[in-house]
Amino acid sequence: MAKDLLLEDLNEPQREAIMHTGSPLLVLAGAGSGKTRVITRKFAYLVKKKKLSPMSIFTVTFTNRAAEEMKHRICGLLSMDVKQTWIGTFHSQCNKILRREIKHLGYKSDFTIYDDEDQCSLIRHILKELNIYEALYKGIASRISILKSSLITPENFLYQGDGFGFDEKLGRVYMRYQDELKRSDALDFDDLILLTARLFEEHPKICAKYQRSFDYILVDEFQDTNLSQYRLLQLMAAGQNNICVVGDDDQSIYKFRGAEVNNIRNFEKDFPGLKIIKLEQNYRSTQNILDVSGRVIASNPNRKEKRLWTDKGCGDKVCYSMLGNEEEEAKFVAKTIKDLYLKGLHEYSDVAVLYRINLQSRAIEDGLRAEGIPYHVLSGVSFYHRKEIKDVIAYIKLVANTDDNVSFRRIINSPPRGIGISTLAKIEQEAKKNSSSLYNTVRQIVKSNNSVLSSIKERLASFVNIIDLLRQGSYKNAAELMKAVLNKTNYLDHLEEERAQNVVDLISSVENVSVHNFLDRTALVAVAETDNPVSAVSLMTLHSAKGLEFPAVFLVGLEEGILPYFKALEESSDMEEERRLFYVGMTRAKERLFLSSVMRRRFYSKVQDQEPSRFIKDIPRDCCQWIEKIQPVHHCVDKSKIPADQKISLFDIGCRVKHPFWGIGVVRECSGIGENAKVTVNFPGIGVKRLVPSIANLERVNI
DNA sequence: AAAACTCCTCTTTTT
DNA sequence: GAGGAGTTTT
Repeated sequence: MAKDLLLEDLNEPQREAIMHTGSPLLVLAGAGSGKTRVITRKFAYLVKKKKLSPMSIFTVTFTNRAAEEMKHRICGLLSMDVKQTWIGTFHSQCNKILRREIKHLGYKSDFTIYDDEDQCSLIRHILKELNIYEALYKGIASRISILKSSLITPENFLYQGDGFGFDEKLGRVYMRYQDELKRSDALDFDDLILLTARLFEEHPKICAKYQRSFDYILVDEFQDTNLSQYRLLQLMAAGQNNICVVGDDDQSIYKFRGAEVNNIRNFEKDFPGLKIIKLEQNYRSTQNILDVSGRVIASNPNRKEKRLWTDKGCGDKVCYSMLGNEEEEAKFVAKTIKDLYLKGLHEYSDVAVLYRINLQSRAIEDGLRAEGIPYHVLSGVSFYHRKEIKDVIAYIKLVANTDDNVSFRRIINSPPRGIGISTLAKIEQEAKKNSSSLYNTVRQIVKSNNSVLSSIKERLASFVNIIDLLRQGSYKNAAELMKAVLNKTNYLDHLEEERAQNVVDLISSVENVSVHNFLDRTALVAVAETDNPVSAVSLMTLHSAKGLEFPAVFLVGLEEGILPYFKALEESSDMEEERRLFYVGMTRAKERLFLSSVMRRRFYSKVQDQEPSRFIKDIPRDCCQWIEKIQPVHHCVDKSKIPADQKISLFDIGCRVKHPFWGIGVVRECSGIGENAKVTVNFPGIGVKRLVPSIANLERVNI
């Protein structure tokens, strides 16, 4: 009976996808078509029916969130402990392999992992040294990252490049960058994938070992894979070809960081005997939402066509509104959300407001705040990226690996100990001369009798002393090491209270984590947003909305220049991605979808006239409620115009009241005062009632 | 080492 | 128009 449960509540293509084995499989899973369900059930099916060991199924996802969900669901299906399984992100899986095998590539197995910020600071350092305009570091970092994820080595790049101008400089920086990483025994995120692929390529025996130990490979969000990830999958799957990838080319929105949609097309060529299954039944949205989004995405060329359908019915029409400017748009969004809430149609947590760029959240936040609507913004600086947290982590990293020059530079004068740029420059110079790490160089300087001022020598000695002492200790967990760091450095003394509290929080969160696990985790796992308050509207970019769903979705700023973003206007492949972004946004909605654009918007410092997004033209009008307001409409009640007797009435129009019998309703009208006061209340599902508050036991419900 | 000043940039982002 | 970073000033 358990085996039947595995295949229950599935439609035909889903069942087929789960049961297909024996040749490579590509599952084209439309938005909301139950792809996670397919992957998790397939995992369980392989274990229960095909008798594969859970440890022999290599399952890769793109984000930690997805990996955790898979583990959780598979754990439930198989009622087993998933700790030992190979379910994880590309990066964490590769990390796991490399910690065991990287010695074959000439790295130490306790290599350090550099995150973006470390990567950037290393690149800046190199630019400074090579006398290249430093402000370019961000662009250069992303170019290098894309080169790496496309399997182009510095040598290759220098060889194939034109050898002039910017490319030549980029090539030199890239070369130096890889060199410095190696010297620091550090890998960046791209290296984790790249070096695993190289390991398998250069060491066929090791490759064969892993091929043998994995009976099946499952890949989630396949449209987001880059070339190096694709290569890795090819290497791992070679021979057995027991691989199943799940993805949706229409939801590929990460080209800018190297994702290669063509992997879906090439898959057919590279994996002969490929079986393709389309999942087209949508379990998320109403037909109107599917019709609108489906028509918009249909205009993209070269897509694997899917026709999403649902048995949910039409639902509400999609609403498109044109507002005067971004304040009005925000006000419209806030009023509409309030209305949905007051009518009891949605909780605040049902609602998401999505936008193209983070900048847009400002106006929306102001609008929601004015209306007293609780919200949270998903974005930006995660806990681990705060300066004080990264400083403490840098100490731990340096203690774990004294070759880590990036961490050294970060903390050599933090907290301030009078070691300035000129001293650091001397150290850098000396280190280069001896091709030694910065830390070891300092250690030499302290010991030797060279021409360094004794006062400076003292300061350096105290730093060396701290690190060496920390290295000698043994620590049960990361928290102990951190406490020792704070103890020896007095780091907290220089911090404002809030920042100090952050550090204290960090320490208490790692009391049961070993130092090694902690370092892996901080690098590879962005911590989940801590505050997810009671019931609040979610604000986020279209990119971060991918993979989520909400009963009601607002998509704002649908204008030329915003969506599509003005930088994507030239390249047709960029424009296609903007369209997919719009598509991803719309398909997050389950029941209600509100689109809006404005006629004038202030963008950076200037105010611009805006055109509605070209994507709006593709929307079928019959699924849509079209509101083009030329005149700004004042929804809000101007308090000064309300007659005096209404002003003092018990209830404001729109406020929520609770009736002992009919439940919660929305106040439509108020009249009279005191004993004569009357209110008209709409109770959803019951109807409009006229009540006398002094008799009816009405209770005001605060929002 | 903090404060004041100028300059620059200004998608999207997970690992 | 604002926030970040680097530089100069105190």
